[in-house]
Formats: sequence, structure tokens, C-alpha cells
Amino acid sequence: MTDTTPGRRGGRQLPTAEELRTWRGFIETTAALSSRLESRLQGDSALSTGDYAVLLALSEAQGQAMRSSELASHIGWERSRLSHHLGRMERRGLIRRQECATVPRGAEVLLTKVGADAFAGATVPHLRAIRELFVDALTPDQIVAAGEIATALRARLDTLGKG
Amino acid sequence: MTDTTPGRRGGRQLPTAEELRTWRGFIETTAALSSRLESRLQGDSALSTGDYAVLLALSEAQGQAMRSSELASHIGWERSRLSHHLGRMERRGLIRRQECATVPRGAEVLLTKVGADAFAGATVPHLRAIRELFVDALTPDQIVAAGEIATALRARLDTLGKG
DNA sequence: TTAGCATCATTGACACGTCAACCGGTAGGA
DNA sequence: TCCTACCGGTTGACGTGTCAATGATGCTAA
Repeated sequence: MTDTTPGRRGGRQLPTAEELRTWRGFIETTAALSSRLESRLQGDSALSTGDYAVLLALSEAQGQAMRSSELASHIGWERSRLSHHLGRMERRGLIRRQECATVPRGAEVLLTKVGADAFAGATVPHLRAIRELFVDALTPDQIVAAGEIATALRARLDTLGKG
Repeated sequence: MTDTTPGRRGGRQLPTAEELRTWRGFIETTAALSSRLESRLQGDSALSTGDYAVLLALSEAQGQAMRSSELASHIGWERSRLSHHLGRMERRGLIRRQECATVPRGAEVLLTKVGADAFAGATVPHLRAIRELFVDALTPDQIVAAGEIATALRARLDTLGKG
């Protein structure tokens, strides 16, 4: 394992072999974690994490309803993505869409009973899975460190922008 | 924000509100990081990270060729996923598939010149993006901590198995 | 007034992943 | 021998995500 130290010249260099190993472990493990959580949720409640995010937002909204674009920005999705997803959720009866009374071109998304029940049944197993797969896997110090790492990475993403 | 401490009874409890905040920040940020890296790679080289993984494996293999199932296990993919992906890569001329001479029912995957060139052009920008978005975002201590967190999470995933 | 222009939402085309079914061939055991 | 079971690989159906284009509707400025 020859050392590929880029070092010197303080400029824009490539990662070292060690940094790359850490990177791969980190990104692959977090992906695996997401995917495991997804399949746990699916198995426990027949919902995807996307469904869960939508249902969570709607169940917390007053009237259990939100405008489509409001919902999109609340959960941080592109409108196109939300529109596709709502179409699938509507086919399964989890939500309903209707024209918004107040805003002419607006669409109002409503939580149905089926959706509310599905969400109610999903939340405890989902939180339990988060506890088992994340919280219980780490020491308290590591949880704090994970939070700080996420904050630092997020800051970097934000400052670099889409570039 | 009422404290939802589960604590006591040392049993299988739900995460606290604080743990949940950390969890959300962590999982959403790592997802955003993956997605940003994906779009950087796409913009720099018209390759996806999936393409990159396949091309990396093939370019390191002797003869720049591998059996399909060997490739699948090397990069940790299900065979079905690889088969679909190879179909798309083959349409773009990045790889070629042919019957394996030695193993009757085996398929051999070959790196084409187009694929090798695409990979060669992609690697430096990709490594640079990893440096900018991950390595440079964290302190050396945080990189070490990230590695340890990944190891701990991975261990947890492995011990829990598919359950 | 009307020609742009931004905004809200949907749509279509396509890439990507998973799951389950399938096919062809090889290997064991009745 | 024949039946079965596995193995390598492909396929189809479907959920999911992005991008670019399209409607439909208001706002604004010549």
C-alpha cells in the first residue's frame, strides 16, 4: 500500500489512500443503513420512507391537509418528484388530491383514513428500527460526533452550492 | 418541545427527540452528499456511480474482463441489478458481453475502449469531488470519527442480519 | 390591452433498484 | 435412467428519481 500523499502546495489535491478507504466505508455504510431501514419499514407497514415523510407532514398539518408546493418545500422534494409520488400514493388510497379553494391553480393534498391508519401503525416500528440500527449502534459520544459531522458536511454542501 | 425521554426499564425503547434530530440530520445529509457526488460525476463524465464502480472493477481486472457473477460479488451487487446495469452500459458501448469460453453457462464482461477512456477521464474529477465534499469538509479528527462510526454501524447491520 | 414572464402542478421519457419468475445446463440420488 | 435441485444469468413488472417540456393561471410592463 504505497502512500499516495498529495500534501504540499496546499492546493486542490486528491485524497490519500487512507482517506479514500474511510470515504468508501462511510458512504457505503450509510447507504446500506438507509436501505435496511427502508426494507424494515416496508416489511412492518408496507410503506416506503417517501410515503412516511409525506404522511408525517400531512398528519402534523392542521386539517391534515397541505398545498402541494407547501408540502414539497416542507419535506425538501422537487415538485415533480412529489407529483409522481402523490400519484402512486393516491392509487393506493393513502391520500387524496383536490383543487384548492383559496388558490385557483393550487392543489390540496388530503390525508385519508387509510393513510392516517397506515402512518399510525408504521411510526412505532419505524422509530424502534432507528433506535436499533443507529442509536444503539453508537456510543453517546459517537452520536454527538455524527451530528457534528453531518453539520459540517451540510455546511460544505451549502457553501459549494450546485457547482 | 416536550422531552420524550424513554429511558428507564433499560429495554427496547424509542429514540429521544434529540437522538431523532441527530438521526435526521445524519441520514439526510449523507443522502444529499451521495446525490451531489452523483451529479458531479454525471456532469464531469456522463457516468453514474454505478457505471464508475463497474468500470473501476473491470479496469483493475487482468485482461480488463471478468465473469459476471465474479463482478457482482466484487462490487457487492445482486446479479439481477448487475444484469440490468450491464444491459444499459452495453447499449452505450462502455462494455461488451460474450459467452465465457471456459464456463459453458458463464458470461464474460469486457471493458471496451470507449469504457476505458470514459473511466480514465472520470477518475480525477471524481476523486477531486470526494476531496472537496468530504475530506475538506471535516477536520482530521472528524474523518477518523467518521470511519469509526461507519465501522460501528456496519457491525450493527451485520450482527442484526436481514431481520 | 396585450405580450411577455414567473408560478403551480402535471406529464413523459428515461435511469436505476428490487423482487419474483424464468431458462438452460450441470450434478446427485432414487 | 429420470427426477430433482441448484446454479448462472436474464427478464418483466413495478416503485422510485431526475430532467425537460407542457398546461394553466396570474402579474407586470410596453
